[in-house]
Order: sequence, then structure tokens, then C-alpha cells
Amino acid sequence: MSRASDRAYNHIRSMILSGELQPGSQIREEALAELCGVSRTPVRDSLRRLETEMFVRRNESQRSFVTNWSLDDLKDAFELRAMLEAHAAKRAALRITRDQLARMRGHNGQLKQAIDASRPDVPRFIDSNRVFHATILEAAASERLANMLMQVTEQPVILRTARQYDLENLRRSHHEHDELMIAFDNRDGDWAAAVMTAHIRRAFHAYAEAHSTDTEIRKANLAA
Amino acid sequence: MSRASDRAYNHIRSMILSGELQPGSQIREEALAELCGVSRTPVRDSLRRLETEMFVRRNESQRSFVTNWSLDDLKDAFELRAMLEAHAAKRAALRITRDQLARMRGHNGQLKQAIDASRPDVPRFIDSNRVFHATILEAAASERLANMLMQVTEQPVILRTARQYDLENLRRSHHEHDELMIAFDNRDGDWAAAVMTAHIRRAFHAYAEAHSTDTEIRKANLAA
DNA sequence: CTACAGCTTATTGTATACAAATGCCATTCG
DNA sequence: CGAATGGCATTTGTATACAATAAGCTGTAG
Repeated sequence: MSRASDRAYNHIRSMILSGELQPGSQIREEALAELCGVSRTPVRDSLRRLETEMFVRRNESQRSFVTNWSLDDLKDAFELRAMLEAHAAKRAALRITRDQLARMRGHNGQLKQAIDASRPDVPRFIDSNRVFHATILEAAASERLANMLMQVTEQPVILRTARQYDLENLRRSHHEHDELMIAFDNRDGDWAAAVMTAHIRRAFHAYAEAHSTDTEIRKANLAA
Repeated sequence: MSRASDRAYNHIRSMILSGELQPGSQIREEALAELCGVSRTPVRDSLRRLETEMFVRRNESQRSFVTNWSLDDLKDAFELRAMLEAHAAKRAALRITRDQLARMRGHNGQLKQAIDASRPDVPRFIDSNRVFHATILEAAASERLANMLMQVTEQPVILRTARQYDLENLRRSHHEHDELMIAFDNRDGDWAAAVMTAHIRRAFHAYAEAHSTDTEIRKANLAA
């Protein structure tokens, strides 16, 4: 996409992610246009895109609202993500090239360094993790699968998952990656899929726990 | 969506499905606008939508082309569809209501009648089939899953699958539906998922066979 | 003859004005 | 007092003009 459209898309998306646009609140095209410094046209494009990605929802009369995620929605998204990533892992195990394997090993090394430091380098962990998974998707060689995964991976709360991990969880994540590498080395698709399923589902539960603690704290603050 | 937008979307989509817009050919917004009798604005909306559905593809400089499906692409789509429908079936088996079960049984009865007639009533078969599967999706109760399935189900060639079936295949389809019903009656998610996987994968192979015959015929015609 | 620069044309991107639809509120009628 | 109705305000949909970008072509220099 072109400049104005991209700008609008990224701007709106980040406003949703940051909570600047509150979940459930209505969003008007003109207001967004002003906020982004563009006209309504690119804003409309962005809203359509965000709608397919379920960041935005439209009511029966075409008005747009920031999607309000329930824990059930999240569970749903994670469940689908687990299934799709496992499928990708299986496909990848059967197709992966030496080069891709080497790159994955590299990214996983970066990831290890990020948590071996005296203080874990979370942004670096997140980034290595992202590239690691992207490489699997590349090896899976299915554009359609990649598109679908994007839809369930880049959800607001999911993005923050890694930040919620405690060090123990980051280490487990790394070990699961290690096991994935071995499954790939052996071209064992079912193994890779199983490890991936466990990897994503554990991530969900780690998140859900952090989230509920979060919610309780918030409730307590409200009560106070 | 509103009138003009919908009109444009349906019109363009059907032109792609019918082959009026040839796979691989470039499509220009203005030309489509004239064909649909609307301005470029709703056409642009439609193209974006068709792009996410992979009916249309855009090159690096934003020009649009009708997607050209390879057999591999189709296989890919079917593979994903099988996985997602199986997942839906499993979820549905665990959640389905008496009412939904009854409706499914009704649709399946319609479907049976359509192939029991002296001459099979293919359109009726297709329609009952569609509603049968839609009810499963409804029972699965995951909006996200429903969205994803739409993306892989309404593909050009897939739409025509049932037409390609010979009577034998239609009967098998019906029997698989019967078995699904029993799995649902017993709330056996894994059984339902397994039957569904087989159901979709058989459909793919039936299609692929018909398609390759088709292609050979076309080649022969070209050679003549 | 090739390659490259600069112009011309084709196509998409953006802004804006106006049309259509919807929601909202007040007023009236039962 | 409550429900229906009418009109006003808000918001989205569509058309169109213009801007920006990319593609293709043509002519010239090496």
C-alpha cells in the first residue's frame, strides 16, 4: 500500500493496540482522518483491512467499533493459531532447506542469548522469536496458510504475550524451540507439529494466567 | 455493504467465476467500474475484498490480476479447508443443540431426496449441502473460524466441485453426512472430525480427477 | 546494437463534495 | 404515559477531479 494508506493503517492499529482507542468505542472515519492527517479515503481502506483482521467490528448499519476481546475470543484465536502453526510446522519439517535450518538455528541462538543475559532482553527475545516462527512459515511454503496465521497472530493482546512471560516461561519457550529444531533436523513432521501445538498452548495458558492476575489487580484498583 | 459496492463485488466475482475475466489477466479499476455501472470507489472496495479472498492478486506496483490457480494452490486450499472443517466438526459435536441437530437432519434429508430422484437434482444437492455445512459452522460457534473457512471454501473451482461429482460421489457424500450425524448424536468430537477430514479430502480427489480429465480435454481441443 | 535518459501514457492513490442512509430526539396522538 | 412519526443531525457511501507513480516508448549516445 501507498504512503497515506499505510500511515493510516499503522496509526489506527497502534492506537488500538495501545488502548488509545478503547475497546468497544465507536470510531468515525472523519475523526480518524484528522488524527492521521489524511482524508477519509485511505482511512476507509484501513478500516476494511482492520475489519478483516478483526481489530475493528462493524454493526448492522456500517458503523465501526474497536473490537472488545473477551477471554473466550482469545482462547478461540489461540486454539486456531495452535492448529495452524502445528500444520505449518509439519509442512515445514517435510520441506525445509539446509539454509532455512541454519537460519532458524541462528535465530534460536539469538533468543537464547536474550534470556541468558544477566537481565533478560525481552525486546530481543520477541524479535528473534518472531523471525524464528517466520522462517518456519517460509519453509511451510503456503501463502494461504501464512495469510491466515497473520490474522490470528497479530492480535492486540497476543502481541503482548511475551512481555507477560516470566523468565521461567521464556526458558521453556527456548527449550521448545530447541526440540523443534531436532524434529526439523529429523524431518519428522508429526513430532514438529506436536511440539508446536504444545508450544502455542502453553503460551496461551501463561498469558491467560498473567491476564487474570492483571484483571484482578485492575478490579481491586477500581474497588479501592 | 451498500448497494453499489455489493453490486460491484458480486458482478466482478461472478465474472471471475465464469471465466469472463481470464485467470492471469490484468483488471483495471476503471474498466470494471464501467462494466458494473458504478464509479471506481466501490470497485476499489470490491477489489480489496477479492484480494483478501485470493480471487485477485496485486503485483508489486499495485496493479490487479485475476488469480491463476495451479493444482498445487487448490491442493493447498483443500488441505486447509479439511483441517478447519474438521476442527469445526469437533467443536460442533461438543456444543450442538437439539434444534441444530434436527435442522441438520432435515438438510441431509433434502440432500438425499436430491440424489434419489430419477435424475439427480444437482443445484438442490449443492444448496442442501451448503446449509448442512453452515449449520455445523453455526454449532461450532467461532466467528473467526467461520471467517477463515469462508476464505477457503468459496474458491472458484471449489464452487464447481459438486457439479463435477458423478452420482457415485454424490451418494458417498450423503453417506458421510449420515455418519457425521451419528457422530454428532453421540457428541463424539474426534469421530466427527475424522469423518469430516475424510469427507473433504475425498471431495478434493474427486475434483482433482475431474479437473485433470478436463484439462486433458482442453489440451486436446487446443491441439486439434 | 545496446543501454540509458527523458518523455508520454496508463493506472492507481487521495482529497473533496455531495448523496444516501441511519440514529436521535422531540413532538403529537392514542 | 407510551408509542408512533416526523424532521434534524450524524455518519457512511459514491462520484469525480486531480496527484502521484509506474510502465512503455522513442530517440540518442556510446
